[in-house]
Amino acid sequence: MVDRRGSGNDGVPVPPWRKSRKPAQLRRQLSQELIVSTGLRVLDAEGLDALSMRRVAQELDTGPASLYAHVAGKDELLELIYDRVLGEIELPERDPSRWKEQLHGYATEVHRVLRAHADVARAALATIPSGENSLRAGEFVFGLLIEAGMPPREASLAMDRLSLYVVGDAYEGSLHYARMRAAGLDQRTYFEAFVGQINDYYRTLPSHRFPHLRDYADDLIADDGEARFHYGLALLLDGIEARMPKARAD
Amino acid sequence: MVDRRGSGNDGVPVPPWRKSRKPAQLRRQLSQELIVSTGLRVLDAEGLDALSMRRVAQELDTGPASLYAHVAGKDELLELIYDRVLGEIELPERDPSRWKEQLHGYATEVHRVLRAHADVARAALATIPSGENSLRAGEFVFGLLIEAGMPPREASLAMDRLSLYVVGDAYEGSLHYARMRAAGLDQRTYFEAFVGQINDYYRTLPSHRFPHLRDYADDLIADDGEARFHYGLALLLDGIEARMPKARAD
DNA sequence: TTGTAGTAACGAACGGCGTTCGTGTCAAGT
DNA sequence: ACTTGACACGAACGCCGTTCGTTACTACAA
Repeated sequence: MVDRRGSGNDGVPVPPWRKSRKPAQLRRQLSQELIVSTGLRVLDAEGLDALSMRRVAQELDTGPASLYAHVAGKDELLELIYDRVLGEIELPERDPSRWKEQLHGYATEVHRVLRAHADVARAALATIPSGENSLRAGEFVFGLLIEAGMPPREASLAMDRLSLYVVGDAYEGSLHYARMRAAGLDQRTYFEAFVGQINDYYRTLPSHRFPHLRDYADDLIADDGEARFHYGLALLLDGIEARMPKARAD
Repeated sequence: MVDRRGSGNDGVPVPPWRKSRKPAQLRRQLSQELIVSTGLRVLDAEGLDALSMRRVAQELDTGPASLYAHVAGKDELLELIYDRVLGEIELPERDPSRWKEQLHGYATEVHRVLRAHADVARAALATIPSGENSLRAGEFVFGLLIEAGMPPREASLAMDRLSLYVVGDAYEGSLHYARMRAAGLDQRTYFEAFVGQINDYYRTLPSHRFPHLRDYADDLIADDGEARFHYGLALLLDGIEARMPKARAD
């Protein structure tokens, strides 16, 4: 079913001049599926800055215009990639009695997945969940809070803030990652150079104006991204817990 | 007019990673000062997407190449604009006994200023404070936490998370603002269209898979950006308070 | 079998972008 | 008056997202 040229097998042979007129090429069969997964591949391999319509098209041996039949534009492509990445998270069975533990696990998992895929987080900000996997995640968090006894309106606030925090932190991380990549350094070298510079710089601050920043420079750079993320997450979850109606033992 | 740059060398030392120097005079009228304020003007008037080196140069009746004598590149320009915007915040006298109230006021103030200047928030993420005003703000928050009795290492975590939250929220807001602008709508129309669409969409979700999102769609969209910001801020501050060593009355 | 309508693929181009290079220009130092 | 060298700047490089108009193919009607 691939013989696109001579349908009549017993007919005349294909005239050579027709063949040479156009270099016989079979059309590629593009699809949204293919475009999204190619985009994700580029994103993982080279970062968001390298993800362009042209780059994806090139990867598929075609021109950028060909993509627009399957994808509305770069923004939509990013959203599709984001939802696909969210598909990688695994959600446990909801257990409202362990809501805090489960939310902690969920946030950590989303954070992990976002970090694993370079800077897909940028696509997540200001995007209301509308894809299959985003909705699944939303239902998980929201349902958990409600079943744990939180009033719906407050539960939606809590969900919103929690996801802003996770995505925001991942995004910030991805910005650092992009700089690291741009400088051509590996993670360790970049981190040390970066942190070292900050430390040195803060130590040169005039101590009459910035005594605390200066004197505690070491503490300012003591914790890495992972520790910072978990500290902030704990702050938020504790805050939510303090607002959660107490469970009655009856 | 507060001169934050020239005259008094009481200012902060130049961070070593800044590549641009040239403390020089200008032949015609170009200067870093002028470039930064022109950039801010463009940013306010037309948004971050419209802020390009070319656009700023055009505003100054010159070519883009002329800017590079005073500014290392677009990134540095953004950082300089960001620091200038931070100069608009007013800080009270520190009073550790009212640390929570003062932090709340500070965060609200920064948020307000960031929102007032369209999307300068994007420049703030992943930028370690190195400008005059960023440092002033950092010293305020950090000093407040330390004077209130928090251990330095934890205080730096808290400061970091707090500023990530404020900037992250402002950034998300600016993304919405950019879309609104792109769609050519005013704030009210955009908001209603946006919110209405979400509500409608969530109501069409299959209730056996997304019961909570579907049934409480109204609650999901009930609060606006301001309310969401303050809810999250309260969560963080409560979390910090729970970790603050109790003041001893002795 | 032939004709035809629809659509995916795509080459080319438009109007942007950040940045660099080489050259012009002119104020200040000698 | 001459030299110097920092600044200004036109031009260009190599990207970008997106659109236009044309081809090449498929599916289906006659």
